[in-house]
This record gives sequence, structure tokens and C-alpha cells, in this order.
Amino acid sequence: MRNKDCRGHLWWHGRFRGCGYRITLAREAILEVLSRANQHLSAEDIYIKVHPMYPNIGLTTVYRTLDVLVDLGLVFKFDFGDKRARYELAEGPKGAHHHHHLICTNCKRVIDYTDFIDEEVELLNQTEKGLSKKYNFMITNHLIQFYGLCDKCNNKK
Amino acid sequence: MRNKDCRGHLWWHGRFRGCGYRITLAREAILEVLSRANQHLSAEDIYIKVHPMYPNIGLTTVYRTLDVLVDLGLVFKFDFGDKRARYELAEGPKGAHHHHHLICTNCKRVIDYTDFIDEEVELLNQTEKGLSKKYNFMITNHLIQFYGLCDKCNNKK
DNA sequence: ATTATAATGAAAATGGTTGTCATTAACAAT
DNA sequence: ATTGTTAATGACAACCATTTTCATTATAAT
Ligand SMILES: [Mn+2]
Ligand SMILES: [Mn+2]
Ligand SMILES: [Zn+2]
Ligand SMILES: [Zn+2]
Repeated sequence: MRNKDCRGHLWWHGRFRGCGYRITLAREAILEVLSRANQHLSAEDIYIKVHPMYPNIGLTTVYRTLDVLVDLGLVFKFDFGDKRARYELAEGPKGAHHHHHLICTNCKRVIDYTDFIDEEVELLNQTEKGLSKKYNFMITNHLIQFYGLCDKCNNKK
Repeated sequence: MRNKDCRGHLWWHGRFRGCGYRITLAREAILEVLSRANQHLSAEDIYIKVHPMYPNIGLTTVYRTLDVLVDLGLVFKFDFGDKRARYELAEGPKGAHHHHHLICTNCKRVIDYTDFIDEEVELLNQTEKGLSKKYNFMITNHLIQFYGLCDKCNNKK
């Protein structure tokens, strides 16, 4: 209920308009679902969750909106190895919640972790700086994932 | 010409037989292509490159062989965002050549880098140890990628 | 209210990857 | 070297997440 001021004043509206994008019901609904979610949703997951509040939405629109959100940097798109893209809000209104992922290659379970993030971010910054210089590359983002077997899958063997 | 002893003595044969896999012409050809490649090949790239030395190979076999190789840990499978999987030999006979990737989100160019690898690996080991303990997760692998704009794409704007 | 055009949704198309199945090849046993 | 067992192969079809098309609708500037 915070940051919602009867249409037209959500935190991301500014960013949208600034880039020439229009604010639509479909986009509001999709962002609403994303901000409520605590898992990593697929396009179809979102499509289904949006239905109750906007029954006429098309899956195509979900895909297109997600593209826009990824472009704007509001949403991250991931490949966790289960054959479909997974999406996650980059940051809520209250600020970023930077984390990386631990992925079970057997059951595809994904764990968000923030432990050790400080040291990681520190090293990443240094590395990014060095790489930018050496390869004349403008780094905008990074991806860190650990793969292995979760407790359940490990015990099962 | 090293490590090749007239069929039956390539460095990876042991690993293959140990797991009950048979050694076939198709597999030899695919591994040959992979070990000669200095880029990141797609399944179709491999299919095309294998043709001259083995014209009857099917694309299906390429996919299946790659699955086996990934399973055995001889090959890494990557998603660089160009809609097709990319494959790379994990290590040659002379030993590993551990590196990470720098990916241009515009032109999809991929740069292998080994700079800072030592520090990264150091931190990764620590992190892996901590995460393994906390989440009871058996970590077997990691993925680190930096995204951004390469020099050409950056200047173009 | 008018207008320009971005956004939408239904449907079809795309294309990388996987499944099917009859045939062939690898290799252990003889 | 020959045979038998069965993994591997390749042609082809199927799968399915994602994209394209296009006529219609909604947004927002004027
Ligand atoms: Mn996450
Ligand atoms: Mn590489
Ligand atoms: Zn698991
Ligand atoms: Zn580029």
C-alpha cells in the first residue's frame, strides 16, 4: 500500500516515462506480481498470477513487458537450467537487495544468498575496474552462480 | 599429433570407458573439433566443422555427445544470451586453463580472461566453503560472467 | 476532443533442442 | 576371427519457450 498513490505515482513511473514508455494496466499488474513474488518467476508463472487482476492479458504482453523491464534494469533475467527464463525484481522501492544464487543441478532449486556478499562485491569492483581498463570494456553487470547438489539431493544418493 | 596413438589411447578414453561409454568415430570427431576450437562453439557450429572428417554425422548425435561430455565434466556449456548453447572444452590434456567471461550485451562478443583469476578463485573457495556449510550444499562448480559493452559497441554510440 | 503512435492480444511462425525407432557399430565373450 | 549383447547412431517428427505478425485498442501529448 505504500508507494501506491491511486495510479500515476508508483516509484517506477518516472523511469518509465523518462524513457518514452507508456504506463499501462498490463505493466502495472506485471510489476505488482513481480514485487509480491519471493521466488524466481517464469513468464508463464507471471501470466498466471496476473490473470486474477487482469484476465485478458496475453502471454505475449508478459514477454514484451519483461523485455522492457530488463532493458530498463528494473528486472533481472536468469537461466537456472530448467529451460525457461526466470525473472526477478532488481530492487524494490526500499532499495537494492543484492544477492547471488546457489543452484541445485539435480532438482533445480535455487537459493538466494547474501552471505559473503561484501567480500565478493569488493573483489568484483576491483576486477571490474581492472578488466574495464585492460579490455576497454564498459562493465554494467555481473553474474555469479554456484552449482551443486542441495542437501536433499545429496542425501538421496 | 601428441596424445594420439592410432585410435584407443587418447587422453579422454580412460574416462569414457570408466563410465561405461563407448568410444566412437562421432565422439572422436566431436572432441577433435572441440580441442581445435579457440572460440565458443554452438552445437550447429560443431556439426558443420565435423562434416569434413565425418560427413554422415547427425545433429542429434552432436547434441547427445555434448550432453555426455558435459556430464563427464569434460566440456562446459554456456549461455551467452544469443539463444543457443555454447560449448567449450573444460581442459586439454596439458591441464586446465581456468578462465571466466566478459560478454558484450550488444554484439554478443565473448572475451576469455584470466586476469584476477587467482584472487577470484581464492575468494570463491572461501565462499564455497562457507556456503557449503551454511546451506548444506555440495558445490561442484561456479559461473562468473561480466556483462557490458565492448570497445567497438561502446564507441559506436 | 483530436491525433499520433505505442501497446495489446490472438494466432501463427520460429528454431533450438529433444524424443522415437529402426538400423548400425562397439566390444566383451567365445 | 566370429558371435551376441546392447549402446550409439541418424533420419525424422515432435516439443515448446519465445518471437513475429497484424489488426485493434489505449495512452498521452496537443
Ligand atoms: Mn534471487
Ligand atoms: Mn571461454
Ligand atoms: Zn536439489
Ligand atoms: Zn560489442
